[in-house]
Amino acid sequence: MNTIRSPQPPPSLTRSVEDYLKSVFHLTSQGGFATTSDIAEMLDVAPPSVSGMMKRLSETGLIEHVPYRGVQLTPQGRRAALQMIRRHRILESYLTSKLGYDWGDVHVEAERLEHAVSEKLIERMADALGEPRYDPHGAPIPTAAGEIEEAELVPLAESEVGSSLVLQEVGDEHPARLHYLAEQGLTPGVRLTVIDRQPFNGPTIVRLGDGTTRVVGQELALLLFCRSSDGE
Amino acid sequence: MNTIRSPQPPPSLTRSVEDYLKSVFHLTSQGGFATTSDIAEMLDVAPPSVSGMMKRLSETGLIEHVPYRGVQLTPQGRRAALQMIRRHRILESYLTSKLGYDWGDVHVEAERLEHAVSEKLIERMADALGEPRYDPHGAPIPTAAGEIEEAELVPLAESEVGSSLVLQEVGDEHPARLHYLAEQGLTPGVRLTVIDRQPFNGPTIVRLGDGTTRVVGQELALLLFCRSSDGE
DNA sequence: ACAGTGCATTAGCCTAGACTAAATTTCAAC
DNA sequence: GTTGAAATTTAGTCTAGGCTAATGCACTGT
Ligand SMILES: [Mn+2]
Ligand SMILES: [Mn+2]
Ligand SMILES: [Mn+2]
Ligand SMILES: [Mn+2]
Repeated sequence: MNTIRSPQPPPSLTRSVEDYLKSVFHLTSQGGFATTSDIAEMLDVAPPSVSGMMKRLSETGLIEHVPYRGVQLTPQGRRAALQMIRRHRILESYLTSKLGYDWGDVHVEAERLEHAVSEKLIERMADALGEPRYDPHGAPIPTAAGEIEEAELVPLAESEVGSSLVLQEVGDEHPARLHYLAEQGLTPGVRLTVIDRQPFNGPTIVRLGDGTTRVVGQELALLLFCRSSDGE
Repeated sequence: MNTIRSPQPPPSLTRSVEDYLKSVFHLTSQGGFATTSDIAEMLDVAPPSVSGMMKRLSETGLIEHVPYRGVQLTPQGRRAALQMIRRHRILESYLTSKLGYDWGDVHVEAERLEHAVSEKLIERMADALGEPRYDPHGAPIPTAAGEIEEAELVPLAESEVGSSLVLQEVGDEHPARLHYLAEQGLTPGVRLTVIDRQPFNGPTIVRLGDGTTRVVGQELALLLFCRSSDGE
């Protein structure tokens, strides 16, 4: 018979699949492959679970798997990943702006909600917020069409002593660290000058826009992604 | 060793379990048992799936199962069910009030979100709304402590001809019906007088507060839950 | 060239939660 | 009381997505 199929109703991805796709996206954002063990660590599952999932995902055409090398997203997988990232970041923005959430608490909430919200709800939230371009941690929000801004950012921990920077984006997964950073005034948009750095993975010392200084240990300085502001 | 266990971290119910508990709650709200086939129909699963789940739920102490008779919620199951119903109804209220959702569309959205939101998010939404007591369909919202208002309502289809009623609550699961009812001005709070009813499951004729009349077919009249307003 | 090591994969098992088909129980009707 | 229909449960199967233990591959160093 070989009946012509009507345009398949989108099979709706599971929560697990959606989180795997996001992980692959993040791990390949600098190009290259995402490895089994990196994905396993990011999602806190055992490596064989990843192998199993990668097999299923490549059968459904969401990723390309090169055995023993790693995986990359197909265009279809990338679209799905960017959609999830848009959901996540719009949710974080909405919770922060409209429901008084602390920026340290939104990530964990968004991590669950992103799998349950409809496209329609996300667009209503985006609309209520005025189509925000960045989430509360400074990460760019993909458009509904699946475009995302790519910036070259350097972690403060790896910045050049003497450079003038703008803090652009902060790693969003650690509530306690975020809480502390906010107290220190280290939030996206702040200007800073790198005064010094201690050796042996020591702290970075910065001067803020208001003239005060901060001593930032390496662990935190690795979470602070900056762009150069020399030309400004 | 027999170590003393600290107060078990709540095992966090699955989406399925949460929906089964809600079904049992609704089916037993008039007392008695929820039957396997009623639950199966309400959740659109096969009866053996229900039997299987009922077994698991009675093992975890959420329901009491009398074989071949049906099930009832334990106090623990009832608490969990009421918590889900609170979440569902707060979500419906929030989507309607704050994000411009049509009252016909909120149910399906809430049906998914109720399993993903945290207690904290629900309470923030409730707070933003001013602790609403009824959802957009007129259903009472349980308190955070697990209290729910119980009213004796009669479906318009079974009301007495000649009586004066207030439309209190409308079945919330059918977007198209809800859309139509809103057009007809048949929304919670409206006063109506039952003028007549045609025989053989025919329509009920009502006069609204503004003097206009409506002819309501039985299928819809079964969704309109009213309380008497004779004394007012 | 080859041994060793570390990562990746396979093999095999488990649970939740669906399903269908078969067996069992209940209950109403005779 | 027996019988038959309807509801319920059991038996057996399936998929998704985890896990551990065992095996296989690839690169590094000699
Ligand atoms: Mn986040
Ligand atoms: Mn997630
Ligand atoms: Mn509802
Ligand atoms: Mn639900």
